[in-house]
Amino acid sequence: MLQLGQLDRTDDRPPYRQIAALLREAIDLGALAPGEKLPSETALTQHFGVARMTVRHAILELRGEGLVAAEHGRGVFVRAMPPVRRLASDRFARKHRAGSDGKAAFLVEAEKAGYTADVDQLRIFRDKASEGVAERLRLPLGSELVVRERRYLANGRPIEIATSYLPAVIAGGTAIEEPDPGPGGIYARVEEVGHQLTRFTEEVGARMPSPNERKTLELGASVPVLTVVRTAFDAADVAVEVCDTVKVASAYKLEYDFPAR
Amino acid sequence: MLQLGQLDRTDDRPPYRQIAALLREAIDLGALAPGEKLPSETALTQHFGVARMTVRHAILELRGEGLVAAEHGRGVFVRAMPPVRRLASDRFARKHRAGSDGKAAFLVEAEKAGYTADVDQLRIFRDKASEGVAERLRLPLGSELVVRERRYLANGRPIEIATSYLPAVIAGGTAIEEPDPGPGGIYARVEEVGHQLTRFTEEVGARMPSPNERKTLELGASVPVLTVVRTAFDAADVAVEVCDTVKVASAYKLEYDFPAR
DNA sequence: CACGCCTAGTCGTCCGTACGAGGAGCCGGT
DNA sequence: ACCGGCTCCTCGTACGGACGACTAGGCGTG
Repeated sequence: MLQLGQLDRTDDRPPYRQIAALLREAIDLGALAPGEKLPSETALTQHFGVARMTVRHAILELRGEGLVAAEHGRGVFVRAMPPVRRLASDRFARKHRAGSDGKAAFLVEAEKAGYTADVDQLRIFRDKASEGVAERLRLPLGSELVVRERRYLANGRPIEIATSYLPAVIAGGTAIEEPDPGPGGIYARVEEVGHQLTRFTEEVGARMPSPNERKTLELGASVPVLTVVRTAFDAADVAVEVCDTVKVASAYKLEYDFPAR
Repeated sequence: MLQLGQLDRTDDRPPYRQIAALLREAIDLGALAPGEKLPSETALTQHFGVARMTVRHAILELRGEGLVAAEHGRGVFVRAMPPVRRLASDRFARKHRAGSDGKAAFLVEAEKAGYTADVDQLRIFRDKASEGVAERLRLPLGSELVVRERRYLANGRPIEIATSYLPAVIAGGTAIEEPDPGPGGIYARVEEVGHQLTRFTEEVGARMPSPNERKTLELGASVPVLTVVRTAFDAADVAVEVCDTVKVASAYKLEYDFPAR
């Protein structure tokens, strides 16, 4: 049974922060393991001799930090931290596509780093180009696009949402419109139809997630996301794909290497 | 005077979310301009006919999104968004150092983009290399370093903290140890002592700021920061500088360009 | 044995109240 | 004119009570 300390009335921190600190400590020290259930709000209320709202306030703070997640009707549970993925800027090098037996790059990388990887919530559909996408693909507003949405998971926890936009004139009718795009992924298919990829640009930002993203990525209240918008160019410097990704910030480190010129 | 809608009791969203949505809308539409004060909690309580805790809950949500900031004893204010700086990966190209009349790159860029820029809280001192820095500079732990800390401001608002670490054997005794490193900045000085810069690596991440960073960057409760750790290499592939920066996420977009190989 | 119902436990939301602490402005004393 | 205190308004924190919604597990019925 978990042993927690008591409030210190001489401490100048308000009780709810002290309670949050005690729980945080228990989590950091492993007294509360990932996946484990915290004492119920009622139990904490009695233990500390405070009102339920005070306990809730403390738990709200931990939820905000992404340390715990509440499940309605079940309890509050310690969240497992996803492993950190380091994304080097050569991750789309052709060599990585070659030897991977047709497995998606994400799965290969997971295997090496020792975590299980999954892709789900795959949606493929046609849509008209919005302003941002049209501009990056250098297409007229409203051009026909093939859109691939998917969610990536590591150790069963969602860590990234990705949406790819490709001009329908390039991707239409290819395996890119199939749930399984085949060996080497969609970039291999793009190259097969005559667009050899030569360079990428990425725009990186960070912000708080929208309520929708928060839900899809199963995020706490104040866990930020990294946004990466990648544009792929072929040998003729034609933009062939825009990939908009929203990543759980705590699960990623991006690495770039560039010359001083 | 601000006109807000009323609650819709048939709406299945809870009242506090509806109130948050109404306020968010007012901010998005500009009915509540940046810097402007929201109606007080008491006023909102009366307007919507709910308890104060319900209004507070709504405002807490907006604070979580970084849209507003509460100031104890004054009120709740719409946060002003600092101008967005786009940092391209060629921003350290030598050409940018050449024509700038000795002005720091940051100031030149600000002039072009139409905002005022300042640098303050400059601190220069010697220190021993910590683990992370020593590893990146490929030096023994505890090696002597020249450290330059500074804070960048745009339109008077702090947007970035930067700390540069250079081996004392390279930077010691040069203008790098002076408050004003001279035309072209510290990279020009590094090249003058025989280390021509050839490439950089950057590691990008995002997280919530520490209380200290929150204070220095004058951030609200839940505004994330971008962390960029840049390492500069010379022609002999010797690491000559590590620059650790913490940037207000909403003020930055990082741009990278890399080949597919 | 399978299924649905019921109940206890849990979190989500909301009410009303109370006091403390920080900020700003009025206002009188000096 | 200056300064200090007072008061009012603001947000921060806390109390206790109430009901709703969701989950899980026991229990009875078919």
